[in-house]
Amino acid sequence: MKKDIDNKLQSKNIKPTAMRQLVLQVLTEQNTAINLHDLELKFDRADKVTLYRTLRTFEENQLIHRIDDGTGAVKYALCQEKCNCHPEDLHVHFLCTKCNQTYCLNDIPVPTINLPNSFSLESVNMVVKGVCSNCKL
Amino acid sequence: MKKDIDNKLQSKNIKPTAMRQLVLQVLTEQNTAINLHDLELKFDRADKVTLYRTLRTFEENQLIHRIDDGTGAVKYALCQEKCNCHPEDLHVHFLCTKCNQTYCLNDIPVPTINLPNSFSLESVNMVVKGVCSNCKL
DNA sequence: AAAGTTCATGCAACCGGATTGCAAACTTAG
DNA sequence: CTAAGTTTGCAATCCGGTTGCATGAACTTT
Ligand SMILES: [Mn+2]
Ligand SMILES: [Mn+2]
Ligand SMILES: [Zn+2]
Ligand SMILES: [Zn+2]
Repeated sequence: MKKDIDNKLQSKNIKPTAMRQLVLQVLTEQNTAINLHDLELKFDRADKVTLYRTLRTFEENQLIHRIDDGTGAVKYALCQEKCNCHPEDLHVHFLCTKCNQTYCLNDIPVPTINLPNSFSLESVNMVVKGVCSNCKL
Repeated sequence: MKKDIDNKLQSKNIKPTAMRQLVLQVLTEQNTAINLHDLELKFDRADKVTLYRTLRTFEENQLIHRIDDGTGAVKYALCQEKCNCHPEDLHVHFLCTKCNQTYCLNDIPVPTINLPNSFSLESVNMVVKGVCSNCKL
């Protein structure tokens, strides 16, 4: 619903322009992460740079998080409600090698690692590759 | 030692050309992963494409493994003796946010993940970011 | 040894994703 | 309304990775 979209933007201190509403709409309907190119395809006529900057704004304001799954193009997905993109909020991502879709495994937290002495931890990127349930059929 | 280099190449079925000897030399002396650009800088006069293809050959023959640490350029490091680049051989990598060096944490295996039902696992990429012991001083 | 085959190298060009510069359009405050 | 700030669109650029092609070295066959 339109109001929800606007509220979400407002709550993250993002001015709800037309473009941003549309992009957030798409991201909300999406259940896998999406990259800039594929986002562009969701619109008949939209400037890639504007989409790029929209995503950047969303990311800066922690509405979405970036996922580098090694496919070459960075993907984005909505953050969870409570997420602050801190190390403890991090979850595992899954890249399907058949359909190339990337899933947020929101309820699988990144396992803790015992780093060697005098290495300190800031964040973790964990991407699991395999075949997703859709492609398993 | 020169002989060791050649033997290593031979053992992986890689013809020991001059270039390959030199590159393997550099990789052996290195204790962090290196990307194509930095490898190029290690030589006064070397063609980037040749280095690129040398790395590719090394990777194909499992002499080295690629590390995508999210810095934009793929890094490479020597494989362990017994490594066959199978899922069970995978280890964690560490990227220092200060010096940008990437370390192979060879004795930290990638933790096992309980994937959702009907997702199958092929491989895992786990990169930990933080500050390395060198930069901690 | 000459000719033929295979593989490695060097150079130029291309590709695709990410990013920047800049001016026009729009929004908001006074 | 006007001025200042923000967002948008278009063109251009950057940068890592990759390919095509011609030359050169090494190895085989006759
Ligand atoms: Mn996610
Ligand atoms: Mn490694
Ligand atoms: Zn799939
Ligand atoms: Zn460091």
